[in-house]
Amino acid sequence: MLTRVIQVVETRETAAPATAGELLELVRTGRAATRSQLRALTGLSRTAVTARVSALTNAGLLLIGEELASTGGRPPGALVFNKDAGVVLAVAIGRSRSQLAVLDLDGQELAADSRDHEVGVGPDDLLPDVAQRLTGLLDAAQADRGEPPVLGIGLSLPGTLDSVRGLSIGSPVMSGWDGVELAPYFAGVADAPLFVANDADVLARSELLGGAGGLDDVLVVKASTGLGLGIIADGRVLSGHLGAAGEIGHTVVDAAGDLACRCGATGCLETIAAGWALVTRMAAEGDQGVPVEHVRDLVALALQGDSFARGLLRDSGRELGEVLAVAINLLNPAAVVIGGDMAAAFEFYLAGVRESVYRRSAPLATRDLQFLPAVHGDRAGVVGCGALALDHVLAPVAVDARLAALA
Amino acid sequence: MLTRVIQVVETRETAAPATAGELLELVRTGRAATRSQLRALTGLSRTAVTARVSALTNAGLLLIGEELASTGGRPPGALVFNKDAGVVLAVAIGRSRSQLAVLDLDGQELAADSRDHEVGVGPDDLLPDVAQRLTGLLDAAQADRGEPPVLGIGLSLPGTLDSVRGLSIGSPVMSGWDGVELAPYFAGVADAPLFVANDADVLARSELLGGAGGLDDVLVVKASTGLGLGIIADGRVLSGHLGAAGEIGHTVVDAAGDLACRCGATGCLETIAAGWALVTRMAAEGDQGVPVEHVRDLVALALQGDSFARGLLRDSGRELGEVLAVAINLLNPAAVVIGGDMAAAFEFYLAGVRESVYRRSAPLATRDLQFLPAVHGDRAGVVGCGALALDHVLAPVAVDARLAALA
DNA sequence: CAACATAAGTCTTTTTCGGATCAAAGAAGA
DNA sequence: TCTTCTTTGATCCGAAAAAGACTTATGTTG
Repeated sequence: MLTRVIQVVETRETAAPATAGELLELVRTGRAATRSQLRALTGLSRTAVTARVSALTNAGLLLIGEELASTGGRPPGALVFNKDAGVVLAVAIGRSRSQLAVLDLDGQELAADSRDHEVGVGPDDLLPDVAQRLTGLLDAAQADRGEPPVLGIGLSLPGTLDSVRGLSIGSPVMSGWDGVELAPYFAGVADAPLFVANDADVLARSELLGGAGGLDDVLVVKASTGLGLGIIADGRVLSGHLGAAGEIGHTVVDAAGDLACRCGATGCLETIAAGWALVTRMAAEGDQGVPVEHVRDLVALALQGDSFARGLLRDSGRELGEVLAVAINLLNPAAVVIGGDMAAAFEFYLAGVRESVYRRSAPLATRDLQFLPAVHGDRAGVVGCGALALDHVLAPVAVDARLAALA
Repeated sequence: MLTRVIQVVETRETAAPATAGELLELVRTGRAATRSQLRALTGLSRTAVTARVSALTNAGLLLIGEELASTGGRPPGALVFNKDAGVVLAVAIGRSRSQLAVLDLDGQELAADSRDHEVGVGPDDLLPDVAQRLTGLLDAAQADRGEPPVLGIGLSLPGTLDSVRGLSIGSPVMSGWDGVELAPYFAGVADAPLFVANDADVLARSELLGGAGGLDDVLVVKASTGLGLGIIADGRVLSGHLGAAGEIGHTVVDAAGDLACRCGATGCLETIAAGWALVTRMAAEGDQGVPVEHVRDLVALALQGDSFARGLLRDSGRELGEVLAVAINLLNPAAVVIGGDMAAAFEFYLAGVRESVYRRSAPLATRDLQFLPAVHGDRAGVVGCGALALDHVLAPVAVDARLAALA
């Protein structure tokens, strides 16, 4: 008799044969580049693989590229994902800026646009304009590439969103947006599904395409005007019961005393660590000669050597680290990624974060823990929105549905 | 043109046809009780459903029960999961106690055994005895039910475990256990796979079978001699990068000052909120006439009206709540379940937890938030270990593999 | 009691799959 | 250089599986 530990290294979650959509995913993620590799990975017969690959090539999603190097016999024809089989639209809406982009199916920007708007603008004032700009970008991007269809639209907003109904349900920063259905505004742009997510979640998704690519458990900090956290656990972006997961900015911390927060409460972490709070302190206590209106100004000063600005960033990192340490003990991530405007001064900010995290976290939770800067910088919003849409429209189920509709 | 929000209400994750294992899951979880319901849920043809159901009945996993009430035509034959098609073994090892059980496939105890052991006993001293007791329990349970096969063994330990290799990798409480492969000890008991998990994770799994059954996002607190947390997010138990998720007991908190913790560090949450710390304080400051050696003694005193004990429990809840508040903001659970020995004094403990949580958490994260007592009490360990094994051996993949092996 | 509705077994047709066979294209060795 | 071997990919065919039609069983409803 032998008792064994089951090695849960199944490549597939189910015993059912792999579908065409799953094969596309294997090619798309680089795990397979030839039909034979697909056979080996899925256990499907050559006939079955051929049939599915044909369906995918007929639909234009897969291309047979040039021959690869032989491994001792006839060289295989390369399977390449056709990143031009469609496009997705990305709409990253911030407090004072909206960034738009048209992306190919690899997540590469084909056209992009960014525009500042006044703080507090409502959806009825902003979104028609956004839709119009989006149509313009789309026309420009489609013109010289054979009009690839729009497969999906990804949109991000600060605050808590209901991803099923496609609306904001609690955003202290975007007044007038709560409860407003967003999909109708994009009806004229394209006949494509709209996917919405929180700005921090979207940042996390952009990092899954970037620095934290291979990791399954990651915390992605968005340290900008506000503070947010995107949580990747077991390779999935967590949203929580009401979609409010990652809302660490409004945790009450002792160090904040009874400082008033922009959310209406007092003592929130944001009052001492968020970008808006640092800007306020800088304006009150810093060098009065230099106007600081946005965290980006403060970060620029820090990079130029302003020691007060550097101190503020380090303090902010330290305060965030106090809360982050709990998150690290709780979730045991493989990496913490720092993004948002403050990440431009990564070293200064991280120094503060590290201080608190290593002091407060359990040794095992910080063993192997990496701290990484976000890789997409200013473009993280649109890249993440694109990733959000791509994750949905290129998911095996969606691809299979697409093939079924074609036939 | 119409832009729509995709309603992600897919019953299935894939477009591939449902396998027999998936059908069994639908029956087992009560979502289907007749072949027609399986047809409706899966989209499979009647022939396909019949074939899979036959395979399951032939394997003994499914039974055709008596006829159900007609819905206007011929009454359907009920499909019932055969909970006696096998058994699983549960081994919950604690610091000072090991609980064993034989469970049917519904998670019902058929035989159980609990024995105290000295603190600090090593695996070589404890496990052979455990294996022997387990064999005895198994013989007794199998005798009068036609010798159902052992499908799996679930084992829990305090600390951090490597579930792939099946060993402890960091348990300050169980010295001598780290790095010791556990499966070999059970080779003589049954030819079945061993699944290992942390005691808090196992508690969380037991609650998924109980009070938190329908919920997808739950925090399960284990407040006993030590402090632990099991995290259920999107219906899955999170374990983190190294398996250390939920280790909140050794978060450094200011209120703990530089009190020495049993883990070797200072200032851990456990030093002011764990059962062992309360017992120490009770012994030093409480009524000297009553010997308090274990949290259970302290809880018993609280329930009898001892105000010092009640105060300690409430204080402990308050301290835990400080950290729990961050966890709640972070993960936005639908419910927090309180388990472990202290949960026997649920009301006193919860009062403290509530105080901190409501003071520190963001309003949206605590909207709808329920606090529930763990339902399995003293039996949570073995129930959870059983659930751990059942989750694996009754998973669709495993069932499909079983059917394939049979044929 | 007849008409109808639902369930489930049986049979036939269609689809899909896997293996065999064969052709293509290069590598390895004589 | 030529032959043999290996790998890839296309085609064909038989086996298996699934879907649909038909039939039988057993209730409810009027």
